Amino acid sequence: MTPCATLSQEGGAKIPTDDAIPRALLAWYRRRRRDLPWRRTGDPYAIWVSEVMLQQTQVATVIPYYERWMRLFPTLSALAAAPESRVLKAWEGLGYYARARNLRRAAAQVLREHGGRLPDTAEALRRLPGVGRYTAGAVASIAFGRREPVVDGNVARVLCRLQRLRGNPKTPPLAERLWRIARAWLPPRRAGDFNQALMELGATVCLPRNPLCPACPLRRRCAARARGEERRLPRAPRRKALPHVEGAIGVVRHAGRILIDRRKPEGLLGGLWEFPGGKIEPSETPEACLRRELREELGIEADVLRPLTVLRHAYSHFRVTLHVFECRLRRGHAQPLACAECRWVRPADLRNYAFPAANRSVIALLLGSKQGGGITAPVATPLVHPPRIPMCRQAPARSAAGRRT
DNA sequence: GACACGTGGTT
DNA sequence: TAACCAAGTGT
Repeated sequence: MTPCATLSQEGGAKIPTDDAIPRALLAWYRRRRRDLPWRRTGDPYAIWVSEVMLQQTQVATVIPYYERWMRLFPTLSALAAAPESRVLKAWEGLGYYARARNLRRAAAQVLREHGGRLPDTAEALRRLPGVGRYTAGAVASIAFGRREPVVDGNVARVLCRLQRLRGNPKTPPLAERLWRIARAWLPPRRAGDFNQALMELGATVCLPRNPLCPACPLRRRCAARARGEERRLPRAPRRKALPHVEGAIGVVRHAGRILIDRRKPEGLLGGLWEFPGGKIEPSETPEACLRRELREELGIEADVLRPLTVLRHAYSHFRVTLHVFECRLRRGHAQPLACAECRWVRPADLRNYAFPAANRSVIALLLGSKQGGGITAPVATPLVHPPRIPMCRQAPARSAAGRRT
């Protein structure tokens, strides 16, 4: 309530502790907070789930997943008891699948070590797999009312602008400073609301490229704005271009069924199902690559019949152009030589397995081009008009006659 | 510190 | 189109 600002010395940097900023922010938040599903509950489990889903993922994307998840796994015990396949199916399409595997593992750990109640301190939460510094602070403050700060991408941007901090907020010196500021500004009570207010401001007003300063409750206290630098802060280093690889995958048919395999439990897309295939080696044709992969991974010989489509997909750290072929089993018995499991399934049963986004566009193509059985809206004819599937940009399909030079 | 780890929206 | 960004964590 002191009208004048004070300064605290922390790590050699002066941090203004004027409580006018927290107060203005909380007042703004009370009026402008969005009505989000996880803000309608006090259930620590539900809040934890929302925080994990929100890691590197936007609110609008998370909402439908969160709603469905809470119906499928309403309690921590329900999640701990669920098979991983079901958990991954519920996560399908959200990305960063280690989040789902860790959430389930952590639920089992809470059952074993904490009698089924989520720990109520940031320090204890931090020991759960998938709970880092941010998530521990978020759950501790929002679900348990603990006086713990959070710094996510939003908070970093807001603080860098308010304080006109140059440099990369992801590198330790500046990151530590941001955590100190976030802690110093924490009000005595309502830390959870304050943290959410900071993030809400970053997500709805203090936008990365085009900040809506006239709508900002802190515009008169923003050092970056005072200098007209709000659009240039914070500064992130240039991201290096993603490597590009080419791959071939096959829809292998036999006796009315299609062959799919489950990826190993860790690493990229761990535990998800996919159409078999792999990376094209230098000087190898896509067709030869696919025959080789089917031999090496599954121990089968197959005929590559025709190209189905070509699609491009961007993962977090590389891009891929995927050549998709229709194939037929020639001989051999499929075995999981380089994967966790393989299975011949009816096309209509593909919907029961968790696939990566790039594979889902292939499924849409398969089921959409047959009448009935489609999971989504009808899809254009393959090879003529590649389907416009929002999950995955389509590259021009090659004609059945041959490839372009 | 650097890199692996998905996907979709925005500009 | 391509880069950037998102309520980050684990190794």
